[in-house]
Amino acid sequence: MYKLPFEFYLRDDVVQISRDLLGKHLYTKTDGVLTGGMITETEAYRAPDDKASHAYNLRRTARTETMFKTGGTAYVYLCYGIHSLFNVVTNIQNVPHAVLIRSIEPVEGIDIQLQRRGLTKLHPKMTSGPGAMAKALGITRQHNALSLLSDEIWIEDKGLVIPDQQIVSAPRVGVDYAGDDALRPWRFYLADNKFVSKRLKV
DNA sequence: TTGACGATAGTCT
DNA sequence: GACTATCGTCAAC
Repeated sequence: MYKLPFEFYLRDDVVQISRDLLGKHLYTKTDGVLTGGMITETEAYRAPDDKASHAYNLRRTARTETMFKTGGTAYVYLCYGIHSLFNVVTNIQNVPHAVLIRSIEPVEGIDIQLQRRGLTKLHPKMTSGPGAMAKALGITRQHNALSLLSDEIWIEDKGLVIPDQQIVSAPRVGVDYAGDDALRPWRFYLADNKFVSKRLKV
């Protein structure tokens, strides 16, 4: 329908793409079941000069290989041995930029998402945080390296415009090991949305 | 082959 | 707000 075209992902400013993804809608369709929601929180990872990125200094391994693919590819990897985290690969082939999708506001197939999370009542924690979000949408490492213009996982533009003043930028989560790069304000979230994992302390 | 280490979540207080 | 379960990845042995 209104899937974001490859050109959206091929741009070279991953931080800008990270902002632009707020308010877009992420969908998955597994076993014919459609689930999705509006993206409310993202983080940009910009190798090779970003120590927080798996592909820092162009490190290529079986895992990071996906990030070297062309923009518009899904990068899914496992964290803490338990959680699947979903990223959007951006830029052209061999430039390993990616945007981590941290939270969504559920819209489509909410009952299915509750079921996958083992919850009975809708609560912001259902889809807030990258591991929780991926679980609610049924994203697993089987989605790794799939095209974001496929029929299993994709992102749509619903024409929603997010004013600048609603976007909060902050340092990324859990990247203290990255030295100076940990301070880069490359996390973005919607100021007035409940479906955000961590807010800036006021 | 092995061991150290997380881009976390859920549970309990 | 604090505590910990838990396992794939990667680099070194």
